Amino acid sequence: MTNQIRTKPDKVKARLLEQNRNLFGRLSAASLASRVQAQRMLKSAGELSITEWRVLWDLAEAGPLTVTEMAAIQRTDHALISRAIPGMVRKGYVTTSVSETDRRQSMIALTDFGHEVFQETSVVMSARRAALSRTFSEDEVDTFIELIDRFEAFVEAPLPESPTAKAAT
Amino acid sequence: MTNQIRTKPDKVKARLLEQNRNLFGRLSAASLASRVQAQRMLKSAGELSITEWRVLWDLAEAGPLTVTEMAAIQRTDHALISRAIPGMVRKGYVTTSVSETDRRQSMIALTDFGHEVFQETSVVMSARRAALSRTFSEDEVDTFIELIDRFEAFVEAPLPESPTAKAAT
DNA sequence: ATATTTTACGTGACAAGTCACATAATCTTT
DNA sequence: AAAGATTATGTGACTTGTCACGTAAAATAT
Repeated sequence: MTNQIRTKPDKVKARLLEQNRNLFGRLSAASLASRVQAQRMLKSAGELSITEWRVLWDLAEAGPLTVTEMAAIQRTDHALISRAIPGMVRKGYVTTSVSETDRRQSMIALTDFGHEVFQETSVVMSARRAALSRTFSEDEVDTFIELIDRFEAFVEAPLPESPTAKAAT
Repeated sequence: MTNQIRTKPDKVKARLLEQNRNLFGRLSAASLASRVQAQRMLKSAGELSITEWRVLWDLAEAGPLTVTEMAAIQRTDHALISRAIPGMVRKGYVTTSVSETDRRQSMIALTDFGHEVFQETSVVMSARRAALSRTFSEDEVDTFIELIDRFEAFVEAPLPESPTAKAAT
C-alpha cells in the first residue's frame, strides 16, 4: 500500500516525459497554443476572427480571390471560408460577385474599408511574424518546414501500412 | 485587361508558395490533418473519440489518474477530459471515485472492459506510431521536438515584444 | 483557530474545423 | 448535342478545443 502510494506519482512523471516525445501530441498542442495566441492578438487589435484575418490577408496580398483559392492557400476547408464571407460583407470588409468566367465561382474582393482594417491589424500580426523570424534562423525554418512536409505526407497517406499487412497482400 | 487576367493566377501561385513557409499555417494544417487521421483510425477500430482514446491510453499506461493529471499529460484543457468521463463511465470503460487523500479530486480508473477496448484499439494506434517512427529517425525526432519546444515557448510567451516597443519602455 | 488564497472539477457559451450532402454550373464523352 | 462526370459553393450536424465562472475542498497566512 505504502509502496503503491509512493510509486504512483512516478508513473505520472514517467508518462509525462514519455508523451513529451509524442509528435502527434506535441504538434497538436503547439499549434493549438499558436491559435490561442493569434486569437488573443486579433482580439487586442480589433474584432477579427482567425478566418476573417486570413481572408483579409490573402485578399490584400493577392487581389480578388475565389473561396476555393483561399481554401487552397490556407490549406483549410472551403466551408470555413464560405461561412466567414457573409459576416465580412455585412461588416463592409469585402464584396462578393459572381465570376464572369465561371458562374459557379464567387469572387471576393477587398473594400477600401476592408483594406484599412487589414492595415491596422497587420501591424500586430506582422510584428508576430517578425518576432518568430528572430526566434528561428532561415536554416531552422527550412529544417522545420521539411519535417512538417514529411509529417503531413505521413498523416495524409491513406493508411500507414504495416510490414505485416504488406506481407499479407 | 488581358494583362490582368494573365497575372492573376500568378499572384495566387506566388501567395501559395509564400504561405508554404508560414510556420503558423503549416503547423496548424499538419496537426489538423493528424487529428483527422487519428479520428479515422479510431472509427475503423471502434467507437472511441480522440479524447476517449487518450484517456484509455493514459490510464492503461500509468494506472488510475485524476482529471488534472491527464490534462497535464495530454497538454490539453481539463474541460475536455472532464466532459469525456461521464460517457466513458456509462459505456463501462472507466470508474470514478472521490480521491481518499483529496476530496476535490476524482480518481479515474480503467475497468476490465475498458482495458479490453484499449487493447483492441491499441493495435491500430501503435501501428500508427510504429509507422511514424519508420518515417523519422531518432535524431530527426529529436530535432523536430526541439523545434516544437521553441515554437511552443514562442506562442505561449505573453506577447512577442517588438524592438520598438522595447525601446518605448 | 479563522480568514484568505489556491486548487480541482464541472459546465455553459462560444470558436474552429470536418464531413456529407444539395444545387448549380462547367467540362468530357460519346 | 445530350448524358454523365466533375467542380464550386453553401449548409446542417457534428467533434475538438478554449474560456470564464461557480462550487467545494485544501493549503496557507495571520
